[in-house]
Amino acid sequence: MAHNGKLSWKSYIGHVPCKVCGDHSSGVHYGVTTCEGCKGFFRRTHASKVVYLCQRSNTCVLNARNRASCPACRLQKCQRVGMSRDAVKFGRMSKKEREKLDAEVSYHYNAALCAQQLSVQPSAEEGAMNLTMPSYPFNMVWRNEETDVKPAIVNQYIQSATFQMQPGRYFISSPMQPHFMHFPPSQLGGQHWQNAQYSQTQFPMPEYDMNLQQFAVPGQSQPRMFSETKQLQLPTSSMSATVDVSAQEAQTVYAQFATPPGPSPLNQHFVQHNLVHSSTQDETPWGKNALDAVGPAQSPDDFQLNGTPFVDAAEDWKPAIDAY
Amino acid sequence: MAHNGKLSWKSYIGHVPCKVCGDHSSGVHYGVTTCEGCKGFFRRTHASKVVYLCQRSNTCVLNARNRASCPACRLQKCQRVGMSRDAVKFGRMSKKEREKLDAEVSYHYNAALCAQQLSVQPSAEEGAMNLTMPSYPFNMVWRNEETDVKPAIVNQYIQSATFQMQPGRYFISSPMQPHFMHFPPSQLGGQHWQNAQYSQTQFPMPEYDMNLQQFAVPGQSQPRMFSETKQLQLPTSSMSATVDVSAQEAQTVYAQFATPPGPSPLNQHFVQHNLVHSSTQDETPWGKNALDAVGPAQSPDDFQLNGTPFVDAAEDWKPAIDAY
DNA sequence: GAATCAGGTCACCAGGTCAG
DNA sequence: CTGACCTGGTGACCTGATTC
Ligand SMILES: [Zn+2]
Ligand SMILES: [Zn+2]
Ligand SMILES: [Zn+2]
Ligand SMILES: [Zn+2]
Repeated sequence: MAHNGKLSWKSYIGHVPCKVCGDHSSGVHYGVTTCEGCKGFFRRTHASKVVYLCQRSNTCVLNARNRASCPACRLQKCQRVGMSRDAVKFGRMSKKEREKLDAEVSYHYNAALCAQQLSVQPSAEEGAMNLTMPSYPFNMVWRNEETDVKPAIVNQYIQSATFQMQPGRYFISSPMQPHFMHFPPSQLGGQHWQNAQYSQTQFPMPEYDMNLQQFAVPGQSQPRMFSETKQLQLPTSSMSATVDVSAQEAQTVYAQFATPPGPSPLNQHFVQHNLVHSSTQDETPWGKNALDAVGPAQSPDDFQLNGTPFVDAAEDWKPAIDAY
Repeated sequence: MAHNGKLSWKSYIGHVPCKVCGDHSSGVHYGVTTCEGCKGFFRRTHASKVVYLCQRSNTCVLNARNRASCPACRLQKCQRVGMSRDAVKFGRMSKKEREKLDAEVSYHYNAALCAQQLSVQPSAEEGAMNLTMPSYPFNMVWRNEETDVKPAIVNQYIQSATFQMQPGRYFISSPMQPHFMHFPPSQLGGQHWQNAQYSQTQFPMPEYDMNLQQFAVPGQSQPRMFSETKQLQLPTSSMSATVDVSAQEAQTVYAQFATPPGPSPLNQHFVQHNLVHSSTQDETPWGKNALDAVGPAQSPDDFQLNGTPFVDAAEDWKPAIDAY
């Protein structure tokens, strides 16, 4: 249960949830990625052959908070996920294993970043809500490998989340965004810059039309609000996170969605196909460098790196494979 | 414990098991073929003169999984197989040593390839299983590198698998047959073609006679059948893999076994020592090219490659090392 | 120069500890 | 009983020395 709230790429395996209770894991224990608690529990129950009995019907659903309340179901889960004395593995991971783990960590890391953004948290003020936005400006630098023209710098407003409405239900859902993105050159077109324009505009909140049985922007016949962002063809994964919000929150959420995006840690990530810029940071706590942040770029020349104009130099790019 | 799943001739000595624990070895350490783990263990125990005590009675049977659980028996085994500070040998192997190692590697490599074949995998369809059969006609082409005579082509029908049923249990077991075989050139004689004659007949599975050190058909006093191939280092029948199947799967399995051996992916594999024919496929799904398949060859001229007569051309052969 | 291995390194984890 | 933290063993990988 001990984790410092801060998401760091460095703390690494902790991003992968415990296969037993879902808490942050601390490594592979008895063959399974588990937390310290479940590891210790499994060891103890094997040392002393106590028999636990479930007060209910062996169907308790475990999580990090209630895991200690039903040892019977906890042990059952431990065995079910494959924990075993015979499955222990010592020593350093092989490079292959490491790669595989990296992929898993990357996935959960991105998912966590995403979930973190999607959260609706009460603020210090009574009754108010702090809404964290899953939509952010994403500054990306790339070089067209095929034409070998000089690099273009693009500020993409990635509408990574969708704010959705159903009669009686409002929710945000977001495809999980990769931490680094690798685009094949073929997907790099000249249209992306155009999309940044859209983020500057504010749309009125659509309302549900009982007659038309659909959401529509008042005064407009076409509910075209998010149609532009669909053309971005971002390499999103099929996984997505969803958070329901109340009708009241929806107003606030919508307002933020309709506002031009602010600074984001992802501004610090410069990725091109298979190459990662040397300035890319390992650690990406949300909100870092908030004061240094620049607004959405208006033109390629606006792009800045740590307050100074970005200069593209070949030696700053290294293979993405070694970047992690 | 680190090995990359894929079997490769390149990884070479890794195919030979550690003499202490049976894990993949990494070379000759302190005079004995051992894995990295046992090598490090031996070094450490000699550096610090700790005394280990077995919890049982110094009779633990070691394997790659449990080797770390009883240092006492591990050290005992290390000494028993001859590991010693005095036995260290530096530098490159002599040609003689190399040859001997090649033979050993060849044996274990073939055994591993064989084990890999025997698998029952669920298919995309619900409840369906893809059965990979270890019983197959085996077409082999080689060139005698020493005499440089024209290649002989052999079709060996190896009945390598048995489908077995017991009350409440159905399973396939198979002596490990080589998928590819790597023969040291010195072991390629002029007699092999003779074996093709046998393939026309249904014969009982030959077994490796540990005393005679050769393959023999049970019930025959003269182990003449495979006398020529004796030196081929076929894996012994003592090594076998078993896969349990459900009662339902058993029907499918039986149907396949009861059918005369049809085409096989192995028809597509032409292997000679250290050379692989360019037509050799990396992927060999069972049943592929079923329509193109030819029966067992009656003569070298019968041999066909994808429906057309096989023409041996030097440029079609490439080093096996890069082929996998 | 290539092959080969002893020794060192340090990422990893089982087991123990002890405050909560 | 729990689980955050510590400790010592483990083994994948690297480096420098040795031999063909
Ligand atoms: Zn847990
Ligand atoms: Zn329970
Ligand atoms: Zn070993
Ligand atoms: Zn023992």
